[in-house]
Amino acid sequence: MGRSPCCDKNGLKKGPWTPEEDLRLIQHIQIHGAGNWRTLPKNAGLQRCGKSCRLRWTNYLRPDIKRGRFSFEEEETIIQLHSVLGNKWSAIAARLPGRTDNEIKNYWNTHIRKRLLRMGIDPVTHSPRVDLLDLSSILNSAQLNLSSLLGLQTLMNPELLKFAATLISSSNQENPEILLQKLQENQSLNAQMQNQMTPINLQPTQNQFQNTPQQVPLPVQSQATPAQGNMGDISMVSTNLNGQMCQENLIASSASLLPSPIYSYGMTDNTTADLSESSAFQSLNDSSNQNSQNFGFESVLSTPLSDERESYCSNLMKFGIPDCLDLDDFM
DNA sequence: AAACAGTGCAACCGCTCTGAC
DNA sequence: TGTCAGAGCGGTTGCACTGTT
Repeated sequence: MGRSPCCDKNGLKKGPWTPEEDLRLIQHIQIHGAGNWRTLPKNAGLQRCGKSCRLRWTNYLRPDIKRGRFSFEEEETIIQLHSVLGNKWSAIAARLPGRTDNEIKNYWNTHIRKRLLRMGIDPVTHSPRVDLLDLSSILNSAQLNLSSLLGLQTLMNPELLKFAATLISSSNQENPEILLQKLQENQSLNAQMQNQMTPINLQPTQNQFQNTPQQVPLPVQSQATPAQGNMGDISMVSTNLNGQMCQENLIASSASLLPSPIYSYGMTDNTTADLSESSAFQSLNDSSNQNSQNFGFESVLSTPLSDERESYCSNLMKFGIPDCLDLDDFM
């Protein structure tokens, strides 16, 4: 508190580290171990302050550091953890092996944060920014269908919506650790739900998610999302054809109305392309064609491949209004 | 081809917090 | 209880790279 910084002395070097400095630091730590940073520079023959040495070691030279681009799974994990932990970069980094808090922070500020803002999502609360939504375009694009709306209403589970609302509010107020615990508790439940999801089976086959080694293309944290649990609930209540249509729309709509865990759907554009061609979704598309214009997963998922992650996220976050939703009734 | 603007990232700064002594 | 070192965080800077004009 009020302590002068360790590196305000003159004569200490700043700026980028040279390979020679890196080598000296690495060799010294290999022999003496990390720690005692105040005396380390002198002992290692470095014209650096201890803090600079510590940062250089922890953020760059540590042997377990993973360099290079963040993978899709890593980015997804960061978003989810940030929604729970906030700007606790070290806590997030602790759950991302090989990544440092500084690296994650930089990546968040330069990539994810901007992307969320472009998508109309508040990067702090992870909630859609309603003030940025273009309601008029949404209303104009919606087609009215009262009978379908009735079908949708039968799908709406009040308890489910209540739970979602609770999560949304609690995510902004509760202790992050408690929320994290809740997410973890939901993990097993969600796995069960995914297995039970019929007839619309959202569980992909191995070759549908070629980018990820897991059958379920989500990192562990991704599965532990209440939103996914909700989607599982929603997807299991429908039985009739019309219901199926509304069901997929509802899933997409629910995704867009829920906070951060919705990112956990884990679909790259590669995967979405495969999904749209899969038999399960094909049947849905066929059925929807019988009734009205195509809406649902195909419209939600089929996007250009310019930026795979952004397009995937932005599509999930689009406030798609199902054809079966009669907006006039809400006006 | 050159100038300029935008972007990404490593590194730093200043501060607070925590735990050991 | 006070001091100190280390850790952590938010914000910022400087530079290299890339895209645009």
